[in-house]
Amino acid sequence: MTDYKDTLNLPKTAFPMKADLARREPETLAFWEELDIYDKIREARRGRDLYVLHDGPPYANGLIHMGTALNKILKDIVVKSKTMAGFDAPYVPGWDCHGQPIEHEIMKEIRAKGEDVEPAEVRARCRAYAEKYMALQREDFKRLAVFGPWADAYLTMDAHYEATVLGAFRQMVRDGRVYRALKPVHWCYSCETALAEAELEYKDVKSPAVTVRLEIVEGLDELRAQAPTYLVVWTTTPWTLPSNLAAAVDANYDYVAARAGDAVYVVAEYLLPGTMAAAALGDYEIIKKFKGAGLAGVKYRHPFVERVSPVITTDFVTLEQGTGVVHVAPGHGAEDFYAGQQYGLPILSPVDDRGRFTEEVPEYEGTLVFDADPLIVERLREAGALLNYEELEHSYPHCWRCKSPLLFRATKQWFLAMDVLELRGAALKEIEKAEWIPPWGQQRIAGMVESRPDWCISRQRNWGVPIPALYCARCGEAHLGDDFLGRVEELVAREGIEAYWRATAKELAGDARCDKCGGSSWHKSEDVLDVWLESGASHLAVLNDRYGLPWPADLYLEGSDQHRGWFQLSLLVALCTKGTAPYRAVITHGFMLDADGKAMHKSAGNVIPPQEVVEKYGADVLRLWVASEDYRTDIRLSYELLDQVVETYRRIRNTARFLLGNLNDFDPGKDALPPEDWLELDRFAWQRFKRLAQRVYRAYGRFEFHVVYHAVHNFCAVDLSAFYLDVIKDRLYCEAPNDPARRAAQSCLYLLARGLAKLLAPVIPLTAEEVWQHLPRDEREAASVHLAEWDDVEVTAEDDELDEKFSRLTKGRGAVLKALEEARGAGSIGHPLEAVVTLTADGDVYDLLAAEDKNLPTYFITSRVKLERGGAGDGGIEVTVEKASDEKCRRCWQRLPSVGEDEDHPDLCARCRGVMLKLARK
RNA sequence: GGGCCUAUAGCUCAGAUGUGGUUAGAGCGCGCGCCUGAUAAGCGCGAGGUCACAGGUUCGACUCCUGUUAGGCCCA
Repeated sequence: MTDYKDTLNLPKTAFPMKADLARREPETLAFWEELDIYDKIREARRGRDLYVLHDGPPYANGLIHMGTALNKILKDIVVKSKTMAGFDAPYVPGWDCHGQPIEHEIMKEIRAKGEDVEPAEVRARCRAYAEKYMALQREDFKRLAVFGPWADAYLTMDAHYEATVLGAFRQMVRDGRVYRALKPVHWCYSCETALAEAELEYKDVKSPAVTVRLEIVEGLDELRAQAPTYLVVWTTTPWTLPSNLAAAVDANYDYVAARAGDAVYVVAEYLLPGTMAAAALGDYEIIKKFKGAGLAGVKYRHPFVERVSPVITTDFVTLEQGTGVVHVAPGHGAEDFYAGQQYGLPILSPVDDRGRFTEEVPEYEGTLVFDADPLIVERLREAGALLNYEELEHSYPHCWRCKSPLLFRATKQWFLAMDVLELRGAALKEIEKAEWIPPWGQQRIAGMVESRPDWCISRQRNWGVPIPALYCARCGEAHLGDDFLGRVEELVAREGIEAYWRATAKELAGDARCDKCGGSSWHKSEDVLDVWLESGASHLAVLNDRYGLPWPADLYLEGSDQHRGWFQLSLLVALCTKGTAPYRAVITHGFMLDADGKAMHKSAGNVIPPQEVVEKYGADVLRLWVASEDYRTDIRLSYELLDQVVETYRRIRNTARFLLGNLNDFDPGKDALPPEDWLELDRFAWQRFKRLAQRVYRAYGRFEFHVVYHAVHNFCAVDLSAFYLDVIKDRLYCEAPNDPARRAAQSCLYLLARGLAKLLAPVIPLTAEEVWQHLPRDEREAASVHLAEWDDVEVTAEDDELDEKFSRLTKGRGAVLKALEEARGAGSIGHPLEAVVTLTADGDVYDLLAAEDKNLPTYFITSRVKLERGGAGDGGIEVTVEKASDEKCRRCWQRLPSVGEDEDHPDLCARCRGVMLKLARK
């Protein structure tokens, strides 16, 4: 028996089935490096419509984590897909370099070594630290196949960047938006600095909760005539009691006066039972009820400080806890502060930078406020003011770096006013104009902007852009003259921020005079700007001529936590400098969760490092995973999930490999046939692809990458692998190489391979490139898939007819496959080519099948299909399967009557005999 | 504690564009089988869902309302 395998056109390709991405990907990366891919793309797209995604700078400390990778990959998918769509989509990556976390690390090292280091040296070390991690992160990003001008990335510690920030500050000052004021801010006594909202961490801790009585000395005369009358307040921060300057009630709540023993207590009615029980005051009797408004103006005596303070009404009293009467210390709480302002209370904040009481509270001077808690509790007890003491577990703010509990403390800080020049209103308007994806982001950020306080932009740190200010040596007045600010800006533009620190106040001041006292001797400000003001100015520093980018950006894309952070602060900086938002659209993505839907935290030990995934699975698998998830909600990652993505990857890769394998002897320049010369089946497959392409273009346009993932995967698995590719194997393998029908199929395969590579390029750029490079060379094609563009596709009426027709045939095919499976189960056949299928149908169904009569064996991959007219009932098909009686063609394995007709080739069918003759003539 | 968001088969997603109505779909995975001319591949068949839970509105809800639970982000 002859073996005809060598006479077949079996697939052959150098494109490996085994991805081995960890090893292969670096080769592709090197190819791009060699090609200067980013610059080449810029050249290729020069003059096209711009699409600018502005990169939010990740912080340059530590290696990237999965969240960073997710964000960067999403950005890169956007940029690559816009590029494929024909836009000029430049992308300039950057890093956030200044700030507390880095300084904290450096200070830790310095302390550990017991070194004594000058501030300038600290900053130099911070700079080196940022430099180091920037470089490490850059390598990781490049490894993820993210395209960008990596050598020219922007750093917030570049001199030109620092100067831009100062320019923005100067503009804000010029417009009168910046002021200096005493304000309670979150203060870390350990780091000795004010903290931004974003730098707080809430943790559950146990605090002393005290219920305190305050004797009323004015008002409520009729009650006081009966017995000593007390307000009852409750607090979890006893150390703020020395600063108590008022007690607050809600004007609309119901309050009662209850007599217990020889005293009367005033609390909210709703909270009376709990309060009395906690205080263990025994039986009591309500002797009066009144609204909170009735308490306004009442005065009480401080339990251990010589002071009489008023009761005020506010809107922040709650009935959820406590007594309904709130202890107010304007120097130690935001709400207290605003209430104090309203009532003209002074701001008492007798605590120093290190969290110790000052001489304003002689009793506890030098004591850390938290250490003073028990002392004050004891003091209350002695004064007979303590009604109850207990430990309460509640959530309390802590410093994100050193984990110390924070305190509210009034200090002089610089602020950006939200309501000068209607900054808040303008922000809200711009928020409405921008597109938010997902849409709820809009109301989220709007809600935050509506209620946010003025922006505290000063920090008592070292590693950052200095707040250029002069303080009069004589009277302390701050000087922010425009000349002075301009001088600093220029200086920093030339030499970086070190120049500011190096210069003396005198050098910087020029001939400035104090506005208040006329003095000319100055101290230099040592505060730095909040880093959010730096990153918030990135659009100014990057979207300009220096980088060849227009302002504003088309898109910002960050995690949803940035509604409060970068999106908001970039907007404020933009409004103060440009008058409009720095972005047209904003996309947010969710957070990384583990397999159980829990947040990924280093501390929880459920972190999967991207470096490990890249090493184990490859960057394309990681990217494919990113694309597989609907990032608008939080997304999960686990190794099981990655394994699943690996399966999808393999399916896509193997589909591509099959296409390439069958294009082995195909030269598109010479062999390609136009679709008119294809078989209907080929045209059907091609119009399926066109539909896919349309769907995918739309999905990319809407940034719905998971739709791309599912659509492409589905197409590869269902349309191609399970149907088209399976069905045309006979044609590809068994016909003569040059047979027009075979060339037709190859023409289609070529377009499919090429088209798929382009559709997938944004998601799996490395694999797409590999496919591209293995395609039969067509000199007209781009050197890299990433230089290519998506083709316009049009679905015609004819395509619709084809789709309709084949969808009906596919239904019939399903019935046949099921029947074949049953036959196989019964053991009567193995391979479907062993079967002869008989179809019984009538009506439309019969007509359809009859019209396709000669193609049915191909579509079903059976040797023969017999068609009979008959009632199968309700328009269905009846299928019977029997074993083919004809001989098997040794070449194409079909069982056909023509096998054995020719004595020279008794084991071949007529078709294969013909092919063999052609081959022999060659 | 407040604001916003999420909750459809083991997994990832669909479920007519904010306007409810036949047996809720796909792929993967899984089970069983076929093939050995895509072979660390390919093909087929099959089993999996009380649409988080509990109420409500309605003739009828995965789809509307309320609450609960779990989880996330932001804030306090």
